[in-house]
Amino acid sequence: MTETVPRPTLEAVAALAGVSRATASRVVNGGDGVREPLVERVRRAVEELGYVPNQAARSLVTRRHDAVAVVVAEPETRVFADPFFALQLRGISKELTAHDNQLVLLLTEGRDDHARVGRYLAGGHVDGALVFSLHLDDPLPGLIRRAGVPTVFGGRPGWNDGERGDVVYVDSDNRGGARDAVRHLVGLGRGRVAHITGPLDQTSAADRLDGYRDVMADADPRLIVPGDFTPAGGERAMRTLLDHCPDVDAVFAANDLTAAGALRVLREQGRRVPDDVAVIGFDDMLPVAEQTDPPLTTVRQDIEGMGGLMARLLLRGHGDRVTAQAAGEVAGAGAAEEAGGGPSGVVLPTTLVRRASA
Amino acid sequence: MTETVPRPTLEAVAALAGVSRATASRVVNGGDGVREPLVERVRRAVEELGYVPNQAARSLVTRRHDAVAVVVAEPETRVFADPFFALQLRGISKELTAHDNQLVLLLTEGRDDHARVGRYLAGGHVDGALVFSLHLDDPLPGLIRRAGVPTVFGGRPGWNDGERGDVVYVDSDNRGGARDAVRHLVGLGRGRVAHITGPLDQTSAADRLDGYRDVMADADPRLIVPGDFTPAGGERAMRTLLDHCPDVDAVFAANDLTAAGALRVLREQGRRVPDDVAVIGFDDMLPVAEQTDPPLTTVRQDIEGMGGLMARLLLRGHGDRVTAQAAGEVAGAGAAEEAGGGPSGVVLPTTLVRRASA
DNA sequence: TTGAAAGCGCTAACAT
DNA sequence: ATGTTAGCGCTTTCAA
Repeated sequence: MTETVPRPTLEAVAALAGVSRATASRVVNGGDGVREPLVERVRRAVEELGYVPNQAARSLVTRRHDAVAVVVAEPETRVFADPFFALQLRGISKELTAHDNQLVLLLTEGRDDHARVGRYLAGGHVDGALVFSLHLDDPLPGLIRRAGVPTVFGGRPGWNDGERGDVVYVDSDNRGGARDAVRHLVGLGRGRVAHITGPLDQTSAADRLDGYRDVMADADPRLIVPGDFTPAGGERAMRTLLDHCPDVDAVFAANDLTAAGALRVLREQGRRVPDDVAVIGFDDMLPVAEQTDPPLTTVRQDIEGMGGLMARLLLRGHGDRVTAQAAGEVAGAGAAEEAGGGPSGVVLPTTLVRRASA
Repeated sequence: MTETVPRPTLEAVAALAGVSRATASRVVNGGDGVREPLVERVRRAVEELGYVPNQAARSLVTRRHDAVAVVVAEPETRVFADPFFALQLRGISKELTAHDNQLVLLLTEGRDDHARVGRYLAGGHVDGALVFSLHLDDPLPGLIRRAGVPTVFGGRPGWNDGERGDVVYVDSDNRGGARDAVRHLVGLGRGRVAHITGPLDQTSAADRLDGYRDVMADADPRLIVPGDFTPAGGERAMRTLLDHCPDVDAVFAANDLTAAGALRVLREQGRRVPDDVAVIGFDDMLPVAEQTDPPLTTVRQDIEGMGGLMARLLLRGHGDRVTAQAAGEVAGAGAAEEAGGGPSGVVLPTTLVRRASA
């Protein structure tokens, strides 16, 4: 990996253009306060030599890196099962690219890796971090806080508010979306609306359950069955449901994958969808929701948009800590900002997408 | 993103330990040639101050970055549809982490981005690159070659050999795997074995088709139907197949997703699997292959292993260009090395996994 | 074995 | 508006 041909330095550019290194630097960094003829000459020299600034040298003096870490905890879980993560990554990448920032990906597998990530973030290699997939007891937030790196979390963090409140996150309106879904089911005249939950140690799953409860305040507890965001979990849950409550006439599944599993069992058991049982999912994961039989009515969230927003929030916090106020400003219309103490975040709206299953 | 507390420098460590900066540096970098008592003192000082080396300063002098770029072209395509990409990424990440390298992710969306990637790679920000998802006419290889960055490609590149042969890639034995699958079908006594292809501008799809042809040299051409690696494509193809060749009794699908689509149509049309029609997929994408009805017999490839191998190949090329020879050595048992001119690569073996569909 | 000193390539005061 | 100069924090000769 040796550099075969030594790359040209600013010095070389300056020499060729017949100016000082300082002037050459100014031109390379935008050219403010340099007169046109010189700018032109430097530009030409840059072109001719194929000059590319040495980022290491630049960082050494500016103490900036134009790089952001994306930390994904426990990729074994959900991350690799559905395209969720990939879509967020795409949103992030687009935004970072637009601002000339690099994306440093940090995947962690269990506890040991957390220390490594902490060290890396503390090492001042990046200007900020985007952090995903935190569970309730995750030690990462603490490490990150100590590292002193500006951070935006993906999804509402689940830890206690004891951690003090200057935590910024971006999330979908899981609770509101769930409410919409369940209301739709009720509006269809369904009286026995069940819910297959996600893993409740993730806030997204917990929030969706809360949304269900908002509408079905006094539902039969047997109508709430645990799932795990996978099709297999959805199948299991649906079997349990059919067993305990054969009169169920609607199911709100915590995500599309779960709904897909439930649909399979319903068909297998000869229940017609939506005639006998109406089904709604969550996510609007296209490859899933459009492929099911029948196509899935579901709650859409703008996953790619979430990623982009996270990046924007982080970048705009430049030179400062990322604050909830800034978050609100950047998020713009459609997003709701949480009030009061505790973690503060930007919550993106969801929309119900009607297909054939409900 | 201001540095609130100035991080301790090597200077500070040296001072606290009562040694010169040079000695402190030696200890931090392994401690060779420094006597034990001093090593100990420096270590303690590092600990006490929470010293972390400034990577920018280090890179400036060493001209190394301990960072590798992962370039993924056209994420809109396959990349986000199945967990393939995520698994490779995981394999890469593990390997890089084990060697204290960082992973810089470069996602591209179309032509404009290629220039950006080229510039980045040419900028000497990373020690090497891992490149994925190249299509036949991709301009990226040229840019990369010019950038002079050591590179390993994921999957056999499809461009002409005119580009000269010192290209290293890692791939699965797509052709051999396909042969195994089709032979298995034939061994089951099936005489009308069809193939639903992938997008043939990707070498993986082309190679699988070649493997099919190796066994079914004089098959009815109508038994070969184009697909696109998606379930929808698989459905379409299966319908066409049933239309044109109602007597088909086996299908080798180019990947599991395609097979899943085909299975759906078969069930819908009342054909029993595997009794009437046997089906084999490719990939052994667990969440897909185990969830289908019936569970899918398929060709397994070690996706995560491919990623890891790519990273190992690149890292071991350290200080030198990555060569096919090195590739062979690193790959070890089970891998076949391509001989002769043209792109040279390491080909990982596949295995047939029998489930219920064939 | 250890230390002194010379840069790596760049930006940012400060002078002019 | 442009040039001069002093580092940024580190590794690496070279001397001792």
